Amino acid sequence: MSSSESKIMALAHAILAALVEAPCSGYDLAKRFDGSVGFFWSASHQQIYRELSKLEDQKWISCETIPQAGRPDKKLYSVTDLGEQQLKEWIAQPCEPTPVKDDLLIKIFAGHVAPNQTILAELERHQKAHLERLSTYENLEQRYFQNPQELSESAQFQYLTLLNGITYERHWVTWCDRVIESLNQKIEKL
Amino acid sequence: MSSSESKIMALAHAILAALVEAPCSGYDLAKRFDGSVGFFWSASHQQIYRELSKLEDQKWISCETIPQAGRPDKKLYSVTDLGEQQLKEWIAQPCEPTPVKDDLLIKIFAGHVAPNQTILAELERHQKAHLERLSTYENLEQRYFQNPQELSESAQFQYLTLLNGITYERHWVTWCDRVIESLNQKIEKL
DNA sequence: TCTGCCATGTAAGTTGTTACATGATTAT
DNA sequence: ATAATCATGTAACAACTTACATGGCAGA
Repeated sequence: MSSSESKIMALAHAILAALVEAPCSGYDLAKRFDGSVGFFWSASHQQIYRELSKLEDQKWISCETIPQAGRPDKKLYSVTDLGEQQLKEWIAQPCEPTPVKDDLLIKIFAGHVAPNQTILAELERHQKAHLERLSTYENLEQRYFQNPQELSESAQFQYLTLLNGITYERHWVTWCDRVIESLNQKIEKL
Repeated sequence: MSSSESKIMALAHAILAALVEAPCSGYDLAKRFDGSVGFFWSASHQQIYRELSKLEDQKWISCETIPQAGRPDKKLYSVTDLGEQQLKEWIAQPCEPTPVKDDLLIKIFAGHVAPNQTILAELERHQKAHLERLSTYENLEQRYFQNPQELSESAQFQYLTLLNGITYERHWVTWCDRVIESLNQKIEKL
């Protein structure tokens, strides 16, 4: 216990969580972090490859190299017993809610220094982006999670993270509506 | 335009946004990042002091040193014309919604590897934390933003960021309820 | 022919965290 | 006495971003 054991390393654990569900390569992981794993964590492929090397050094994951004709070898990673144990322990440690950090909100806070039209345009862009994500999430819900009670245990937990994504996006869409309305009222008064 | 001009530097702009509203010291800024500025950005005092030095070097802010008896000098920072111009330009550049990163959601995603009671306890802790923040925000709303149309322009924009905090916390509280309910049903079936 | 996908990584820089450091004043 | 508040910072490290780098294969 002398050295650095009690760190956060959320990315490491997000990777473990993904690999426990389904072993795959770094490349595939990067794609999953852009899809369903993206409901709760984001990471670039560079970060993922670096973290995979560390995790393998620590023996939390193991790697099977699959040679492929005419392309780089594919490295298939799986979580070891030690890795699953570490994930379990990490889950049991209390953590704090993630502090908010959002560029758009800085812009709104300082909204009086910029023209209303600039702010409005940016809000509409963001609302559109959130609506698109919301519809992606709702499609996934309809396609894969129609009968929640018939799902496997791990699929039920995944569904709960998808539901979080859905209520999160709805919160943004609703708030954007509210702010756009405010700004339009202000513009009308001029 | 040869060098690094088009970076993100969101912290720098969050500081500018706070100082435009009210000039203050690094120490006071750190407190504000723990309060109202915390609705949209978080930062430690170390980060803030480092960033203030950079911003002063770039002449985006200026500093008036106020000597004090028996304590370190207080440094009162204000945004320069150049700084306000930079803030305005930054606001006009489009930005993307912040990608989600939340430890609790990793834990839920991998929920099947840990005991249900562990997950339940953590969910209840988080729900409590979100409820507390929500009530803090709602108190602020009642105290300072009762008649939104009578507020100054900059206070109106601040109110909109507070509203975001309120709907954000409600989203979490509601989702926690939903997940706790699911887990309780699962436990009952055993 | 050119774009995009498959599949991996390195290097340099920025941002954020944790630990350390100082020292007087005020409230319990 | 002890802890909290005021007020500032440095140093080391961890996390994340951006740019660079390779190279074949498949489809338009």
